[in-house]
Amino acid sequence: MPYDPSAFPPFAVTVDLVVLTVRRHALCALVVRRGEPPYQGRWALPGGFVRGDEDLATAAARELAEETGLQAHDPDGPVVAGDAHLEQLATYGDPKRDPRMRVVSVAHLVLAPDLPAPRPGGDARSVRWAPVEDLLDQEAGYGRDGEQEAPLAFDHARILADGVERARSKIEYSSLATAFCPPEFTVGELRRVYEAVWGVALDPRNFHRKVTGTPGFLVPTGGTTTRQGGRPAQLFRAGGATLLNPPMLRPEA
Amino acid sequence: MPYDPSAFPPFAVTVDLVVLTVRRHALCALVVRRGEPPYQGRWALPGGFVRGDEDLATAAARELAEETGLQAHDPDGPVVAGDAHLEQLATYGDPKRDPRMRVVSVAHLVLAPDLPAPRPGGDARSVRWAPVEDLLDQEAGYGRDGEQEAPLAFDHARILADGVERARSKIEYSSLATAFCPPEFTVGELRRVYEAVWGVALDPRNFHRKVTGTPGFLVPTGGTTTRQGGRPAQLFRAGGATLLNPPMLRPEA
DNA sequence: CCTGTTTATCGTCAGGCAGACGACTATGAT
DNA sequence: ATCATAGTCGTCTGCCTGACGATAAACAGG
Repeated sequence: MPYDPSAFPPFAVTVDLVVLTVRRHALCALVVRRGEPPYQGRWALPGGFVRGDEDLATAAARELAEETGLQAHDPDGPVVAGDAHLEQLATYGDPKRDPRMRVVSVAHLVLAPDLPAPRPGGDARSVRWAPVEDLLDQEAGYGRDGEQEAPLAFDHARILADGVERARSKIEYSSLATAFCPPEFTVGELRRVYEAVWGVALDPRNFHRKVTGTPGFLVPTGGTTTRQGGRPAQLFRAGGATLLNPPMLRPEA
Repeated sequence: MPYDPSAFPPFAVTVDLVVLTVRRHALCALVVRRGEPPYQGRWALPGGFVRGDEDLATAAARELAEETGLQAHDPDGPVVAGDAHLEQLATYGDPKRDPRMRVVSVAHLVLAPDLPAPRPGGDARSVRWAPVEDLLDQEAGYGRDGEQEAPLAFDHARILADGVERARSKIEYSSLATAFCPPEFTVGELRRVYEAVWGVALDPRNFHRKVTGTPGFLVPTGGTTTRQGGRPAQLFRAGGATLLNPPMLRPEA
């Protein structure tokens, strides 16, 4: 098997980002408006080319920083409270997925706390958070500003769906839901993350028992807050545990 | 962001295969001996270049057939008993992972029933099943034929480790363990699959209760067999269920 | 100040599932 | 016949979960 450059076809390699957060009780994804063909004017996932000397995770983190200013963990690096979680999602390489050329895209999944507002990155494309429900609903009607929602560009609806499903299943058996929370958070805020990501209502009492009873999941900071109204709630930080055992199963039905 | 070909670096894209099976109570992976530098003479995962007009999964299935003659499911296609399961694992793109050029490899995971014997593929490289324990053990001593085991070529030890971990966790909450079994199998054979993949001993009685009590996991064929010795055991086929709820948690410790 | 609303937190109870393990069954080997 | 091997059915106990009652601590409005 000679590695003669003429023996294999050249590919372009990109990273695409599924950046998820929870805003106003809804799971939202970051999308950018395309400024040029193909799919001009349509929404797409942020992303870009991998540079010649750059690792895939590095490229994803760079694109993330360029688009949002977010710092991401290196996937194998230390977990820093408040930083975004980044992991590789999957790779999409259908020969026809980009009409112009053969592009293989390594999608990455980012889970971020609610951000003040996405600041457009280096270039002037518009950027916004959109509820994933709207983005994935084919029939979907109209956006908040009355504008018709067209499906995402390229195969990005599929990529987004895969990312959402990964997030939904991963918070079951890991402590990743805390990546959607600010550095300090209450049990109720964490519960609202689960409710938004899964789209279900959870019993506050059973949820409280479960998460506070799982060793290493939450560590109390000692402080309290009333930012959610009602009785003051204890503040917690994410504990060291990454795997929940037993897992936090989502209700069936 | 112009898609001018000079604006991005060209990559070679390959697929690498982590092909796992259970032989003689041990989880084994398919490895091929490299016939040329770099890593000449070392064992490596099977794989090859993705063709210019070929999807990633198609390329993986083609390489699998070339190396082993195995038919694999299309990842989204129907499940056929006895065929191998194929799914995308992860993508590896460290700039230095191949000393010759920039290669991005999309690794795939294949779970196959025990095969008669690997028949070398189109080319004359030697192919064999090796216990993953031997392949991953850095310290590892000597192979069956007294030959010193060197680490796998490239970053294949890492890829193999990721594939094994995926298989270990995936049989917990899916019915994928049946992919390691022949079309018809007994509860005991399925249990030995779990024991080999997890490297633990399971209680035959509790295991039997669990798997026969999970709806859709196993369907009895009516036949029995004594190929394992002892009392005749009922034969089953894999049922339609793909997700096990509740999951089959592996013992901790 | 009192009352209603909201959110947090603790407790109770019944059902289900899993681990530990006893008992019995049906084959082949000696 | 006896043993060894594997399979299958039960029992019991403890843990976890879902359903839900009750109390606590804040705020808003009269």
